[in-house]
Amino acid sequence: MENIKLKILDQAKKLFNDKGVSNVSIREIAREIGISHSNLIYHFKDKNLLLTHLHQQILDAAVEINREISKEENTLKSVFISTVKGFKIIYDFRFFMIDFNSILLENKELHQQIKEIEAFRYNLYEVKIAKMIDEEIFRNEVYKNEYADLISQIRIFSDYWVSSSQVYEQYPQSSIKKYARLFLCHFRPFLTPKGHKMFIQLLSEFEL
Amino acid sequence: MENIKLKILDQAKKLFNDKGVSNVSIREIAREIGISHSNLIYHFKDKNLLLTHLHQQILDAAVEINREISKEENTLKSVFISTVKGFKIIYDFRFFMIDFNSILLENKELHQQIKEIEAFRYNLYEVKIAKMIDEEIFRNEVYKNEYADLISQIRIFSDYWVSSSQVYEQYPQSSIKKYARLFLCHFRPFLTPKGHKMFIQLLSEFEL
DNA sequence: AATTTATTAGTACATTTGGACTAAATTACG
DNA sequence: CGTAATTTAGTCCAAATGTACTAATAAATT
Repeated sequence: MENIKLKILDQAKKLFNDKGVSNVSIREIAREIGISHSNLIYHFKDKNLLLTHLHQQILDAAVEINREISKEENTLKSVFISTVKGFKIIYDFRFFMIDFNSILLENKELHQQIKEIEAFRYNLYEVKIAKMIDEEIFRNEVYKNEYADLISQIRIFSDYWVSSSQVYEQYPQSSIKKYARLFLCHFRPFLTPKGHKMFIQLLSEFEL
Repeated sequence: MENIKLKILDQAKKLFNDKGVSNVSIREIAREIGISHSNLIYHFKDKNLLLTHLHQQILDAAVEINREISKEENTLKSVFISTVKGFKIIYDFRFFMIDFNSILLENKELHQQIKEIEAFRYNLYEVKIAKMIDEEIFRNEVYKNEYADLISQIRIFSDYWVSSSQVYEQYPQSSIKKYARLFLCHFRPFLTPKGHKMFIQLLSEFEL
């Protein structure tokens, strides 16, 4: 991608993070990087297109994480890695989750895409947990659909921790690790003694 | 409060829920109820004031719930009651949680107030859990601050489940119970056998 | 009844925004 | 070198919004 397009996307991201998507106009983005608004429109015809491209950057980063952890044979550790790295990305693009609903309200294709990604993500956790039950890191379900519930719960946490941190934390940036730990602790009650030992080991390894 | 003010607040709530706070103008609210926009401004000088009043309605409803459950001597049941009733209120005022961050970004006093309420809410859960540990409904902590983590986790869930439901559910209204159940299931791994029996009994009692 | 106060509506204005259109400048390339 | 495509900037327009101001009407008070 040409330099100018990246420059526009970077500035858009910065302004969206600072002021919220709806409070930033095409004109303001253009002004900030010193080009005319018609020029910006030439590259991205509207805000939705900017958002679509920025979302693509998020997806690319997510794919890269999945690629990295596919080499990790320790399943629990792979969850730690993807959490820590994923949470950094979410913070970097926090405007996207903070304005999640209004963005999707105005971009139906993106909304559809998000739903598909969610199904994929659900499946990912399902597989990982099944594997870890097999490895006797996680215990078996004590009631039906217990892990289905867990996955639904952590979906909301991972989607909205960054919004919550903006509201309640004085320095949201420095609380990324705090929320990553809080996320991972969702799994803690389901660990076998063996799994719990690994978990504690990983907590200190990742400095959480 | 006079009829006209309530009418304005009701219409504002409806439009905010439907279109998102930032997509609704003072003029549109006035138009919908057939008064002039200057008239609306006479009653509420800007959108922030509308939001402050609507938030007060939420608080009043929350206080009413707390008053009701204070009579309930079964602690776990009181949690069920406040969850089911509270989730209905959140749905009724869903715009508030969906646009939580942008609302608080533009209303510093409200932001401050929300932080204080959060501290109060944290304390409430702390007390309830301590009581239920005492009643041998909840088990003791197996690691330090385990319940502090739990309370932080459920805070995010209860703040953002309605946002998530708007994104992923076809009929958000009919999924209120689903999310109430999902919320309550956060407590499930921490229940004693006795507590678990009560929990299952309450699930069916509340049709969750 | 007279006067004050509360409520409602109308108008005018400056600003912002997205979008269309044109034209100039730069780059690519045959 | 010259031509076409790409990139950039400037201008104009219509719609929407918040805000201020004025005037009219209704309600309350003395």
